[in-house]
Amino acid sequence: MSNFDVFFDYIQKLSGIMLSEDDKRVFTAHLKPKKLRKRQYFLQEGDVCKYTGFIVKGSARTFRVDEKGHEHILKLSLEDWWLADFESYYHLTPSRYNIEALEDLELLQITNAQVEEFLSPIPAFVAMQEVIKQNYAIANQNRLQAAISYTAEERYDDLVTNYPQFLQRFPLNMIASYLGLSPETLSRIRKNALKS
Amino acid sequence: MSNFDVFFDYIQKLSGIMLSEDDKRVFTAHLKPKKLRKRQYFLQEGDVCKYTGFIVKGSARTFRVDEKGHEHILKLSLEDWWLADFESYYHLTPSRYNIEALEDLELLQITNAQVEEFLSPIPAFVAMQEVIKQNYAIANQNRLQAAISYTAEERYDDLVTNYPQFLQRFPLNMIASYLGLSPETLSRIRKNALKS
DNA sequence: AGCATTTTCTGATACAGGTCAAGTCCCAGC
DNA sequence: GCTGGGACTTGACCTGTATCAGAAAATGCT
Repeated sequence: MSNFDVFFDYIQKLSGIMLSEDDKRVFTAHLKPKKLRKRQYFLQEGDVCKYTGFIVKGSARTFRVDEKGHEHILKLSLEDWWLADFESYYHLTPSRYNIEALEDLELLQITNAQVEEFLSPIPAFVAMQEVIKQNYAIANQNRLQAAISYTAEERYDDLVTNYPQFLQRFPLNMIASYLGLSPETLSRIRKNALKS
Repeated sequence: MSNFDVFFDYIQKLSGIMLSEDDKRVFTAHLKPKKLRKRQYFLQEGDVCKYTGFIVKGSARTFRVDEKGHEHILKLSLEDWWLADFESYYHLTPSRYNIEALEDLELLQITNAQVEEFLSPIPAFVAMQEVIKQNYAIANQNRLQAAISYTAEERYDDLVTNYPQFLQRFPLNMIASYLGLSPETLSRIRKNALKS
């Protein structure tokens, strides 16, 4: 199955709308396949995030570097997600984040201008965007709630329940940063979890 | 200025699209004015959030009660915001949150079904929804980032900078809960801030 | 005005999680 | 097959924030 077929499947499933051959041709014409090797950057701090990229294969992390030089991972992304700093993408402001490939990445990427011009007439695409924004807002709300009111252990349990794939695909120090913990604390939580 | 005029102003400003007299009639017909006294609930845990309410006047808090009976405020809302648990509203699932009026509230409320049927044909409304979802997702992302990587003091400074109105309108124990802090810690942070 | 309630502040103490340092394991590259 | 570096763990210690208790100040109610 080609990269575009993966995408067509995804959008049809998410929007509940089938794509015509014409629709598919529009996508094929404007979504630009792009490969990134592990450790390459999709976005660097200070740059404007001009593209969103649909992840066909691979994984990435979105992180910020604080004044003390410590990295904080805001987002971990896998197949079937869109890669971007949406604040920078929609507002065209310089991003505070870096987005780095953690495994070799295959993307289909596009600019917001192209989306407006070519993709917005496609109902399935508009519906997909709706669903994505909704889900993203809800997911962030849930993580926020966890961050302000759960203990470190509860947050980890949550991750195990809701995103078990993360443990397969990402090293523990990345998971720790994603949860807002030091790697040492996560290591201890996991040791305790084994006992019970 | 009537409650509807406040709303018309808001939607025209946010969407960048003027409303026709016909559009206005549609809103007037379907947005239901509703008043809540201080301490009344807009939504209770376990119920489905059937309505979104546009806040014309007043304020509210969205909070969760944990197993130990402690309250955690996820959201503080003022004029010109929409009141709802969007997860429950869009998915029609029972909410984990309570929404309570902190001051007497004047709302214009509507169900999702009515939105789909009557408001979705109005371009300004669709554009407004877009902007709101985007802003909400971005705001949550920023708060999330602050929660996992900032100290208590940095989070408070952030609030002072970005939402100074909150300090005028909400008591400090609510602000503390919103920041994920105990009231005592917030009190100490404020005391320290005075010195420097 | 006077009383009750809520909000805010202060001090003492406890604990979750961070930091630093060292050690083990494991895999990638020569 | 060796080796160097990253990933993960463990232990000792430290710090920020929570918790508990009580006092003071502000607010609301009759």
